[in-house]
Amino acid sequence: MKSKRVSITDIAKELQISPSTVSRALNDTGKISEPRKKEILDLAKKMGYRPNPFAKGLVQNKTKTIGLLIPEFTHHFYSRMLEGIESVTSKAGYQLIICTSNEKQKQEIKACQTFLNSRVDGVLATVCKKNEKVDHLQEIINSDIQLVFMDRQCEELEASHVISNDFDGAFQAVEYLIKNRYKRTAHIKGPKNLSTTFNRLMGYKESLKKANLSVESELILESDDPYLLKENLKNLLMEKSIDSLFAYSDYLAYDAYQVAFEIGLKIPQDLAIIGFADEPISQYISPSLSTVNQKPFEMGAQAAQILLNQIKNSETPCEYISLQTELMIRDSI
Amino acid sequence: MKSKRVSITDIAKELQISPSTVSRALNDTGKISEPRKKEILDLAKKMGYRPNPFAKGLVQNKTKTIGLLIPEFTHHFYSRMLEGIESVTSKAGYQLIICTSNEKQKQEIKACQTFLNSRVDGVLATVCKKNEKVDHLQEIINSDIQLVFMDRQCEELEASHVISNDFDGAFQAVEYLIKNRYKRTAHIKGPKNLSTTFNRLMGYKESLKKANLSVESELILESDDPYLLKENLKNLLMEKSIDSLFAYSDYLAYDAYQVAFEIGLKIPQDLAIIGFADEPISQYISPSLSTVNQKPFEMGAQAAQILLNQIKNSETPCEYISLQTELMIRDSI
DNA sequence: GATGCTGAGGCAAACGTTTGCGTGGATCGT
DNA sequence: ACGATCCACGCAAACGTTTGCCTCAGCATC
Repeated sequence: MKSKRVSITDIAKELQISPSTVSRALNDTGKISEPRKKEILDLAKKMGYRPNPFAKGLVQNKTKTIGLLIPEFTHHFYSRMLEGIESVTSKAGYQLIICTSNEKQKQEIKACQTFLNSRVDGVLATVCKKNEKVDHLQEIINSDIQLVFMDRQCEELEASHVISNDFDGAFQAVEYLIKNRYKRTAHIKGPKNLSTTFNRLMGYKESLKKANLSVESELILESDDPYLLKENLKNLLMEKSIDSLFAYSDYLAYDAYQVAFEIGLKIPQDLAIIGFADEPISQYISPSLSTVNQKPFEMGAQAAQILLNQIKNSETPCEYISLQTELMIRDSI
Repeated sequence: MKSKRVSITDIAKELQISPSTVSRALNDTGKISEPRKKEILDLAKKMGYRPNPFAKGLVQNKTKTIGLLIPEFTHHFYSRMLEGIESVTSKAGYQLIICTSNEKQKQEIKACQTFLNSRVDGVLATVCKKNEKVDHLQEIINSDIQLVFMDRQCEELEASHVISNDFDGAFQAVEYLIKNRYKRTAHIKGPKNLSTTFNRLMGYKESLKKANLSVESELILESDDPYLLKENLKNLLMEKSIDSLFAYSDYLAYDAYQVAFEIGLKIPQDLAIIGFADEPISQYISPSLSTVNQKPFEMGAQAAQILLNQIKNSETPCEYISLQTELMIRDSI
């Protein structure tokens, strides 16, 4: 079976016709009679012809590949997003080139180089936490490669994005706490520099304001240093000055669980907690964690669809999509 | 910035030399003087030259891409494996083309077509549960594409694999139960047709035999129908005929948790449980689940490395690697 | 019957690289 | 000083496809 690859010219020779005719038949690009076409297609199938993507790419300068840049894959949110992306791109005959940044800018820059080198038609990206510069992403745009951001937006750059409505998700979560007569709600912030961090914080603040509650800066905790976070949280809890907590992520909520258990508090009696992202773990831990579901599959699928549209027609204007979230109430409140 | 792509001939013209010399300089493939080389490299950098992968692929017939076939990504095991793979391939300058089968043979076949069409240099695959035929994988091999299996082996085909030592992992888990004086241990089997299912079952059986305990078929439960599984398990537990359980996977162990809680049993007092895979959830659920860690990162990394070796030299003999597992003892025993 | 039109298909260039072979000049050994 | 060797580089073919232009036969029109 180690037969040589069969090319368009092989078919042409076999049929005593020119390669151009074969090409036209295979691509169904007019200028060919029906019987001829059928004859060619049949033989091509019989000979097991597969188009050579290099030759095609060389002349057409289209790669039918999309670069995917993701911080990491072990969070359910991202792996589910990947599945959404893949469901769209595979149907459209596009391939994915995957690079992970591990939340490091250096790796993100390298990924962008990879995308440029492999001449991808477009890029789907979730930028990493620690981006100070965005030159590498700007270069993607400058090279006429379509770019769509997911989950985290990047205001410095003019590109489409599909994100969660973080503000509203946070707003609803805190509103729910207030409605259930919790009096003082703390917030654990996310990583600096992320749009998601900012928006969820704003949602928290606005929700308090709407209920005529004051926003107290000592109830807003930084999370960049995990040790410091736990210390600060422990102090707040020991003073019994809070009765509820809205965390930037489920993982930060798990940290809060640990601290609460350590000092003998019960969830939700002594402390109600709501997280963000709806990791599958959250259903299994005890008590199960209330959280905000973000629809990562839809996020990936929509971002991919927008990217494909932009690739098809580069004049397509940018789209800015904000997906509604869903509050999942479980046992932690 | 919408400048045209700069090619090797552009550089050659600029320097009044031939394209071949430029090519040799860029690839550092001998036959070139040092000053010339430096001159060319400098100009190439200055002009922002990027090699055209199509032209290169066309003449060399190497794609520097690897196809990755995975059942799904939302299990931590697979996403972690992906990270292991990516860590190796990205260093070697290879790109990944990712396809998911969603455990469906139809999608797996489609993925193989994709791999053949895009002329990948090699394929890393974890086959899906429901493979009755392996023709599509055989075709990969027939087309001279290197193939390495991960996690699940495929005995019908002659190809390298990197798997867990499922037998030993299961053996140790059950041995641990026996040593801790549990008398009757049930086993929940995995999906039919998988090598992992068979090997873990064998490990369970051998461990019992070694301890001079009898293997009772009514203690071995099928898991293909989740409802039936729960019913059967409930019956076993109500009769109090078992005091411990070794499950094919963590997820099946979680099912056992549910059933046990439903009928008011306590873990581990009334029922000790050990799972398999060490999903991160298992640390967080309560009581935390003892399980068998499989080192998915290493599995991916090693499989990728073997594949790269085989691509480099297609005469490399097949390798069969079985990674040692690690028993993680937590609170469920 | 000369002219124009149309549809089917061929010709050849082009895409950007690599690479075997050839060549001229320099260097070496004797 | 002369042939052998070697080095640095050029030439041109090759990889498989697409595509603009050309050709030619058949047909309709006047």
